This record gives sequence, C-alpha cells and structure tokens, in this order.
Amino acid sequence: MSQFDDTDAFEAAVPLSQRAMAARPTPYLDGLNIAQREAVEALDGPVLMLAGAGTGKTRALTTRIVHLLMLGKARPGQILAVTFTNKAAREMKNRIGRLLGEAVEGMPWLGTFHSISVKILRRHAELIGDGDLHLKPSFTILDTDDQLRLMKQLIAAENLDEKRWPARQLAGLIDSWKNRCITPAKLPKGESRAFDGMGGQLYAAYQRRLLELNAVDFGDLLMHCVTLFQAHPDVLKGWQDRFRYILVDEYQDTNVAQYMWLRLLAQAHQNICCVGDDDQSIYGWRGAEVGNILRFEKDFPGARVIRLEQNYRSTPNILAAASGLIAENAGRLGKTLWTDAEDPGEKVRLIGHWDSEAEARWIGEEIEAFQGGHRHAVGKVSLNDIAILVRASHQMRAFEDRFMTIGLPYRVIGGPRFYERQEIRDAMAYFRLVVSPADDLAFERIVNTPKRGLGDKAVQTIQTVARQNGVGLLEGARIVVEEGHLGGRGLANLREFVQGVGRWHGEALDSQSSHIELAERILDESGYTTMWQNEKTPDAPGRLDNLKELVKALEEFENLQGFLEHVALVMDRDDGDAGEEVSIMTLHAAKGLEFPIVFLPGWEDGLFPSQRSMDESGQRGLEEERRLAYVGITRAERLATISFAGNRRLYGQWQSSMPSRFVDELPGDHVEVLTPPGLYGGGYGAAMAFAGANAGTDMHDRAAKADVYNSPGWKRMQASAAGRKPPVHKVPVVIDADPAAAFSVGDRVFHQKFGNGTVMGIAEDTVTVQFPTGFKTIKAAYLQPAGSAAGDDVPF
DNA sequence: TGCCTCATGCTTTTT
DNA sequence: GCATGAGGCA
Repeated sequence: MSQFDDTDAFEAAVPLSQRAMAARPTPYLDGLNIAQREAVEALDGPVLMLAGAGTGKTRALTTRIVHLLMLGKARPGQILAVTFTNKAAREMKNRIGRLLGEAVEGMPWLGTFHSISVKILRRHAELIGDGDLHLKPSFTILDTDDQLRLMKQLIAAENLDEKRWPARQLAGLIDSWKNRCITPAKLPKGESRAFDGMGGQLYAAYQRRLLELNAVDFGDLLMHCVTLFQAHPDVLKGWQDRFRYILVDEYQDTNVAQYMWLRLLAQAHQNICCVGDDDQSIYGWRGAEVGNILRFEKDFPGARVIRLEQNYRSTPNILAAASGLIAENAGRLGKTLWTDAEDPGEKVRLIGHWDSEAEARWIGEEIEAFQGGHRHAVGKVSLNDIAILVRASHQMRAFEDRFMTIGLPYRVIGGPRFYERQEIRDAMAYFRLVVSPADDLAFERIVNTPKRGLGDKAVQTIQTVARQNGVGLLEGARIVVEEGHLGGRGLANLREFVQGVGRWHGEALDSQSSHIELAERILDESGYTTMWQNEKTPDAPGRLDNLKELVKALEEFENLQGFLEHVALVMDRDDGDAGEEVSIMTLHAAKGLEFPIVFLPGWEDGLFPSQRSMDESGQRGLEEERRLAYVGITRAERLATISFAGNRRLYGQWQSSMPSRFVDELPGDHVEVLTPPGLYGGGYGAAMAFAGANAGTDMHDRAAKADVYNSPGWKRMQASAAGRKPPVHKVPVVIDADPAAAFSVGDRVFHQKFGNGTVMGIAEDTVTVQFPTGFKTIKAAYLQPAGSAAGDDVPF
C-alpha cells in the first residue's frame, strides 16, 4: 500500500493554509496502514480508536500528536495526552521525540492522569476544601502506608473493633467511592451505612483529616480535579481553552472519576481521541469501567470509530487461539484481528502436569532446550525473549525455586515499587518532616525509627501535648522536651531528634547549601543509615543501595521540596535489565509487553479463572478473567505454551484442581496437545487432579497416580485435544482431607460469627465455606453442622 | 519498651 | 508458607 492511497480523505480534512504548511514532507506518515493513517488524520472531533493487541496503537497515537504539531493545529503545550503509567508516558515522549527529530520542546501535558491532576491542583489548591479548611499548593500526596495509619487512628477514635472492621477494608471502600467521584456529601444513604454504619462518617472524618494535614491521597487527585471543575466553571473554561486536543491511552481502563475528568475537559471542543481495547480491560476490580469505552459513541455523538485490526505481533495460530477464546465473551465491541503473515507458525501448545513442581521443572527444561537451540521452528532464542506469565504472584515461587536450582537466570517484574519500599518511605518521611515540620504523618512514621525508646506511650504523650497546645506533633514534641513530660532515655533521644529536624529544616531553607549533601546528612545524623548497617538480615545491603539510589535521584531536582512534590508519582521500579534473563511476571504486569516466547502456567479452575473473581463479580468477573487470558496469549509473538497442573501447593497445602475452563474454550485447530514427559512406569504427568478422590490418600503415593488414563482429567485433556467439550465439573476436589473434618462439600454448616453457610471445599483441617457475606476458609474446629447435611460424596 | 511466640488469613495492584 | 498483628513477659 502506498501512502497516497487515501489522499482524498487527507485533503478533505485539512484547510488550505494548513495544507500549504503540510506540503513539508511528512515522513512520519510513511508506513502506516490505512486504519492507522485514518486514526492519525482524523484530528478534529471525537475519535475512538479501537486498537487490538499488537496493532500499532502507540505508533498511531504518537504519530497523531506529531501530525497535530506539524500541521500547526496546536503547540506542544496545548495537547493533553494522558496515560495510566509513567512508563507509557515516557515511551510516548521518546517516540514523539524520535519522530520529530531532536528539536522537541517537551510536551508538558503528556503524563499520567495523576501527574497531570497534581499539576492542575497545585494551581488551584486553595479552591479545594470546605469551610475554612482548604488545601495549600504545597500539599503532600499520601502513600498507602500513611493512609492506613490515618484510618486506623480514625477507627480507633470511633471505638470500633479494628479486628472486625479492618482499616484495609475501609481504605478499599473509600477508594471505591473516590474512583466513582463520590464525595462524603454525595454518598448515598445505603452506602454510607457500610462499615458497621460508620462508613460515611469515617469517610467524612478522613477527608477532614487530610485537609488538616494538607494532604491528598491518590484517589483525591482525580476527584478533587473533578469537583474543582464542577464548582468553578471559570477554572474549567481556562483548562478547556488550553487543551485544544485531548488524547487518552488505555481508555478501557478509565474509572468513573477519570471519565468525568475527561468529559469536563473535552465537552467544549470535543477534540478527544480515546484509544483502547475493550478486550484488554483487566482492571475492573480497581474501579475501571469497561462501560466507558462501550458507551463512547453515545457520550460523544458523531464520534468516529476507527478499528486497528491488523496485528503485527503474533503468528496466525496464536492470534486464532486468542480470538477463539475471547469470542466467548458477550458484550464486546467486536474486532477481528488479522495478520498478513503467511507462515501460520507453531500451534499454541497445551500440556498438563502432575503438579506445580513438575510444571516448573518442565518449563525450565524447555527453556534450556531453547537456549541450546534444539527447538525446531523457533530456532535459537535469548533468555530475554522468554516470559512466564502467571495469574497470581504466589505461583512465581515454584519457578524461582526451580530456576535457582538449575542456575537459570531470571528476573521477577513487578513486586514492590521502588518508592513503596520501607527504607525509601522512611527516608522520604525524614525529608518530608524536614521540609514541612507540620507533617504529622511523617513524624509518626520516623519518630521511633531507628529505635529511640519512644513507644506508644511516648507518642501518645506527644499527641496529647500537641493537641492541648493546638500545634503539630513536632512542635508538641519540642514542648514535651522543654517541659520534661517524658522520662529517661526517651527524653534525651527525643531532644536530639527534635533538634536535628530543626537544624536540617534551617539548612533546607538555605538555598546556598546542597540539598544532596543535606539529604545524606539527614540519613546519617538521624542514625537511619547506621540502623541498616547494623542490621544483619540478607536484604540490608540492598536497602542501603536503595538509599544511595534515592539520594542520587535528588540530583535531578533543585531542592528537597521539588523532589518531594514529584517523586511520589514518578518514582519507578528499578528493574535493572542486567544481561540475559527469563522474565517472570503477573498477567497484569504483562499488559503492553510482548515476547517471542511465552509460557502461561497455572490454567486451573479456581486459580485461573480465579475463584474469588467469580465469587465476587460472577459473570462479569469470569469475563474479565477471560480477557486476562486473552492478554496473556496475545503477548506471544512466536510461541505460546499453556499448562496446568493437577495438584498445586497453596498456602502450604496441596490442593488438587481441574484444568481451567478456558482450556476447553481454545479452538482445537490451533492447539497442539503435548504429552508430558514421564508418562512411563506409573507415570507422573497426567494424573490430573484425582489423587484426592479418595480422601486421606497421600497424593504423592504412587498408587494414587496409577489410574490416570481413566481419570476424568485425563479424559478431559484428551477431549480438549479433539476439540470436544465434556461437561465441566466445578466441584473443588477434596484431597488429604483430615478424617477429623466431618464435613463434605455441600454440607450446611454454622459459624459463630458468620452464621449459616455451605461447604465449598475441604483441605486438611480447614474448610472453605460460602456464607451469605462471602467465602471464608476456616478451621473445621470452628464449625458445626447446621440443619440437615446433604451427605453426598464428592461427585465425579 | 521491645522482643518473642502464637494465631490468622490470604488475587491481580498502572498511581 | 509466609508475613502480619496481638498478647505475654523480661
């Protein structure tokens, strides 16, 4: 296809003056396919770009920005481009830079929803608040730790039992309200009664407390922006005028708050281009609304919908397998991915294993074979080309253990992010307290870190004194020291601490001195560095390294204040890509990435699709899990291997499981069923799931493995191979059941706290029970039979 | 105050 | 199987 194929559309869309300008060469349009080019050139009015996996959406998006700039439709500062991750934002910036050549004046409004919201909020902070309490532009952004600490205090203040009403749960509740942009005042009666009737009250108290602390949490960033826009039309107008063009990446992941944020900004000129893929919406549990993308055409009448369906990533077999699977979902916008690749590539491979250890062992061996170049069609591959994508992070351990044993280099992607690490948060709390001495949360975090002999009692004294004098905690501590409210060692240490903070604060105000040296000195003089140096745990050296890295990160900022304002949102994980390593990560973390070779282990009902998703969200949950499977398969460029295990160690106990229902939904024509090794002499590979049919049998007992060919799991696997669909047994299987546990699946039971429920699964001495309030796994000893027991054995 | 022991309860986690 | 939190004791 030549780039001139749709010249007519191009000319029609562009006014004369700009066409003259556009007479300059536009090499960046070269090589786009028709759909991409359409998406790039439909500049005005609402556009929904439905971009399937691997269809070049980032390319289209960045080229569109470049096109806007080159046609003179907007200056860099007039384009608002939002992403969800810093990584995505960075990548877009880089690509725009490359397309434009080096002469790019940065795009100040290309960033995450959150970072852009911070920028906006800092300019109008004083308009946020209620009554005489309002934010100041220097507000801090709380991390989850601070949030939780705050909520615990509030729960305690209401005399609620923290065990029954955990702060985590309240945090989740408040977060879900903020995701939907529901302020305490707008909270519906029914919902405010959540959390023992205190939900609404605690929410209001929390928001008040945040204002007092001049702080916001992540959810506030969006919600405050929206309420700001709604309450101050003049402010909104200003931003609407500034942002002449709006682009949104991963639109399927937006929540209600983000949706409102976008609508408010776009409603005047409607120049909004949203890019997304409803089939890759996997963050519903975090408040993302697939409905946003499904509704786009209604929200923005006259919207152009452009589908990017040509896939440049995967082989036809991989695409067909993924498409076949996702076709089981209802309510899709519908896309048909295609590729012009002629070689169908290898079929998606499917293999069942005896247990999760065998699965890890087999995958390890496969990877070694790839390394040796013994693997037919895919040829020799680098370890960097290989990824293992798991549903839940606890699956990773089996691979880590195995790869450690055989000396296969790997890296785990994900895990705690840099700024979420304890030592980084502690250090940041020191910096925060030094920059703003009234930051009570920071004070609480570090007043006794390192240990200064200041326990609960001492902190309480300080709090009381501070409250009596109407000052912050640091100031309160100063009074405590002066008036000697504390005794002994603690007092001397507190004096030193207070004086230290005062001294550092003075230096921070002195613009002459280096903030980097100051940071080092704070960590040094406070004894924080020494604390880790004295720590003998194996991760202590790593933490010291992280601290060094943190100090290094300060170089990019002019002072501590500037650093703190940005760092909470921008600090990335430090995935050093050192050498050749297999990547292990969750399916969620894999979105947006691609690898020539992908392993998808753990396709077992209950794990994937996850039982909890299905319990909590039913059909919707199941469909989201299926999209996750789709995301997983479509990460693969050349070879995808799906596997499942009949037995898996979960929470230290062996549980048996059935192959995932998704396995049977794969189109048989594009799947090759592999025979596990070791199907000889009593066989280990295919004894899917049925050792436990006889409760009390040690499933590692050879006898349990013998009859695998007659087991339903094996038959099911055979059936999958033939593309037939046997009935799905969804009963969790009992293995290693403690004879003392006098319950069977289906029994009605009673629990003191949770009331009547139904037994859904049994393992050792614990029983999984479905109560009206949800699923619980409980020690059998705490349960008693209720009413008449069903008495049926586990059916097979 | 802080260390030790015991019980408990678990996905996914862009910011 | 592990990390977290509460309660007991020095």
